[in-house]
This record gives sequence, C-alpha cells and structure tokens, in this order.
Amino acid sequence: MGLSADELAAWRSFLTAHAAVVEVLERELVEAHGMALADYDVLVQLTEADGGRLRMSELASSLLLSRSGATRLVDRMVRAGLVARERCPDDRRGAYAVVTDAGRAALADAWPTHAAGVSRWFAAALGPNDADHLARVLNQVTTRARARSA
Amino acid sequence: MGLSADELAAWRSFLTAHAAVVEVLERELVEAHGMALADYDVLVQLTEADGGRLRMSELASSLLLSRSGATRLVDRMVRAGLVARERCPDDRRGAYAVVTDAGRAALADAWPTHAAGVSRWFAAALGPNDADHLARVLNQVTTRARARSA
DNA sequence: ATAGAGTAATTGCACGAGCAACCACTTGGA
DNA sequence: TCCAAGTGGTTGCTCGTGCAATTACTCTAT
Repeated sequence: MGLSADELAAWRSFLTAHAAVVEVLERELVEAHGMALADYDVLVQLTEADGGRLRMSELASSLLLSRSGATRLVDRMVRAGLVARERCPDDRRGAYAVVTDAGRAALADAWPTHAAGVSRWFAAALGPNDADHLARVLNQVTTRARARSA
Repeated sequence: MGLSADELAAWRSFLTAHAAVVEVLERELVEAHGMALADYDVLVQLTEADGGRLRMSELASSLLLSRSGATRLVDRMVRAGLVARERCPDDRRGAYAVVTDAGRAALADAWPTHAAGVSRWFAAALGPNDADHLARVLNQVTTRARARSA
C-alpha cells in the first residue's frame, strides 16, 4: 500500500523508458521501411501463428488492441497487400487474417532493423542476468494486473 | 546487434507489462475520480513545479507530449477548472499553466488511489532491491534512446 | 425444431494526438 | 534602428483508437 520513493522512481523510469524506446523504434521502422510498429506487430503475430493466420479476436488480444482497432488495422494492411482476409469455414461469423507473401517479405525486410533497434536501445543497457530477471519480474507484474482486470 | 531469445522475451514482457498496468491504473482513476491519467500527470507536474506553474513547452516535454497536445490538454483542464492560464510577464509570447485550488484538491483526492494502484500492480511484484536496480537500468535505457533522438 | 442468449466481426461516432502552417513576439547582426 | 532568423504557443487537418450499437451467426435448453 505504502509506495516508497524508490518504487515511485522505478515506476517513473519505467514510463519514460517505455516512451523513449517505443518512439525511437517507431521512427527507425518508418524511416527505413515506411512501416508502423503496429503493422510490424501484426506481421510478427501472424507469421508466428499456425498457417500464418489468426482469428481477428485472437489477433486483437495478442496485439493488446480492441477488436474494432484490429478490424481497421487489418483493413489498412489488406489495402497495402500485406495481409488477406479469409472466411472461417467452420464458424461462418469468423474471419482469419492471413499474411500474404508480400507481408512475409516485408517482415523479412524489416525485422533486422527492428531487432537491431531493440538490441541497441533496450537490451544493450541490460547486464548479463538482467534480461532473464527483468522478464520474470515483469511477467509477474502483468499477471497481477491482468487478474485485476478479469 | 544480435538479439538473444532472453532479450527479446524481456522486451516483450516490458511491452505487455506496460500496457497491462497503464490500463488498470487508468481505469481505476477514471472509476474512482472521473479523471484521466493524462490529467493526473498534468496536476502532478504542476504541483511539483515552483509556484505550481510551468511554461507550456516545459509541461509538454515533461508529459512526453507534443506542444499542440499540451495546448489542448490544458484547454480541457481549464474548462474543468483544474488549471488556469497566465501570460508570462517577461516574454509576451509565453504562457504558464497554473494549478488552481480545485486542481490541488482533485490531486489530493486522486493520488491515494493512484499510489495504491502503482504499489499494488507494479511495485508489489518487485523484490527488495529490484526497485532501485530497475530504476537504474531503465534510466540507462532512456538516456541511450534519448541520445539517438537528439 | 426453435426461441433466446451469447459470440465474432464490423461500423458509426467522438475523441485525443501529432504534424505542419501560422501568428506573435524576441533576439542577434548589419 | 531595423531586418532576418528563431522561438513559444495555438489552430487546421488528418489519422488511429475505443465504445457502443449492429449484423450475422452459433449454441443451449426446452
């Protein structure tokens, strides 16, 4: 309950670090590939998924986005040719978003930029055991916060 | 340059933890006080500043917001009576945003909620030395990323 | 078999944010 | 002194997002 000065400082560092890194990564990706971070995330999620496809709702939740947000993001990417929609055969309400070949190519193009960015602007500041430790702590944070939301 | 699996996992944890916690804190603040996180941040920045006032640009940069974003955020808060504008006497282009008494009262009202939230959903997952360590690491991250932007 | 509840996705609407253009003012140099 | 360049702040425009309502469909219980 009582929030110590250290804890508050850590929280503020957390917020500013997030903002600073996301801003740099976004700009790098836009400059080098004309691609927004949101698009990149969609391509990653889809290519990591079975058959390069995900139901719209699954996509939305893995993107930490509302369902309507996902709808429109996919709309834009369909227009750009990076993604296609497919109707779901066993549930006719449903729709899949599927990566196209162009989408896979764009991701293959972009990910070295992004990985280098994450490495340089985030991971490089971490000590040898920090990555592992940080992931553990932050997964705890997520789990607790999610529990509250449910 | 090479991004290890651990480092990538840490990065993803970082993103999801940020999203999860900010979402909970925002909702708690809105539910309990009808106040957005953005408003809360303005009040904190202003009350921490000398004379409860800050130049618009200073406010914008401490909020990690564009200048136009700050202008409109302050507009809304002026309408709500939480903040007032004052012309700057020695630079007639300039303007101050100043917390009003109502603003101070609203902050006094809201901060226990927010502090409890940060404590419960963020700090509680941290071990005894984690806060300090985390702050140090993340400040490093911010410094490096900012250097790139400059 | 069918009504009613629930779910997947989309769409209407309103809002918050950034960029670029703008106005008002200050500052530095000729 | 006066002009050009720069700075502080606001405004016009456009875009991305969430919420709530809507449509289409599925599932459950009767």
